[in-house]
Amino acid sequence: MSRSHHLGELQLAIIRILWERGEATVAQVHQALHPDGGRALTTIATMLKKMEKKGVVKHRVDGRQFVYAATVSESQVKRTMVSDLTKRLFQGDVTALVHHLISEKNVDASELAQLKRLIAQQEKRKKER
Amino acid sequence: MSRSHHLGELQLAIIRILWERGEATVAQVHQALHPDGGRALTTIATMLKKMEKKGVVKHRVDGRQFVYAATVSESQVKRTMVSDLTKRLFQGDVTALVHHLISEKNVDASELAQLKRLIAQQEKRKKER
DNA sequence: TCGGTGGTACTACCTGAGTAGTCCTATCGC
DNA sequence: GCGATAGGACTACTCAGGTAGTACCACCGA
Repeated sequence: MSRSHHLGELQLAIIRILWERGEATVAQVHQALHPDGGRALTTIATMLKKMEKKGVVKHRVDGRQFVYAATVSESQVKRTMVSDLTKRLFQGDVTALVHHLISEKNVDASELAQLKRLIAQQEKRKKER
Repeated sequence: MSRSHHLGELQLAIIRILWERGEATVAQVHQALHPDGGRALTTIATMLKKMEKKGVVKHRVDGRQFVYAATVSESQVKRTMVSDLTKRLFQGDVTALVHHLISEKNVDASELAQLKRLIAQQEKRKKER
């Protein structure tokens, strides 16, 4: 189990809303995503249905509407997608990814400092175990 | 220009071979990918053709075979794909990605040390500029 | 009871990745 | 010169993401 939860752009946007709110109806998701009415409501409904079939969301019935909720956690999805990319692009070498990130992208000084703090923290946690 | 070079699993595997060798014929790519003949040769040929249409590879004719070469660099592809994911999953926040990486994945002590070195290096480079 | 309305179900279409069979042709060995 | 063969061209199909029109149904108000 724990399928590779690979989500597309829209699916991610949708599930993010479900994560934020806990649960939401089709209309609420649509509203949150496109207050200006960019996409059709049915598009969201269809997507939600496809996502349910895939097992990343579920719904319960409230009156005549469906209230959707995510069945996978944010960190679960992030973990599988990030590790997917790491595998694809860096043969699973996390260090290589980080190296790429801080050398190719513009990470400013304060961010670097923050990363150092992060690493120090992690080292401590490691030692304590 | 600089299209979003989004490559799938197989496309990535193929272009990786081209990066390694500089250039290669369809047969060579197929051989390198499936010494045991897993995929059909035509699959590789088709893929290469699609990739050429997309602009990530080009070919020259040598006798009666096509010799393919990548037109985009490895770091270019990595950059766009990584930044894509960062945007999708972390709203473009690189620090958040790194944080996720070192806390969710098991990064061992020596890797942490290496990352620290990487950051120090980067800080120095930054200062020198 | 009948029509409007809100909301889901169904269906269909496009695009791109992946997969591969078949066709066509140029060249090589005899 | 001719048939075998290698290798690209063409075509087609499946699957998933994304998009949306239309159908259908339950319920509410007149």
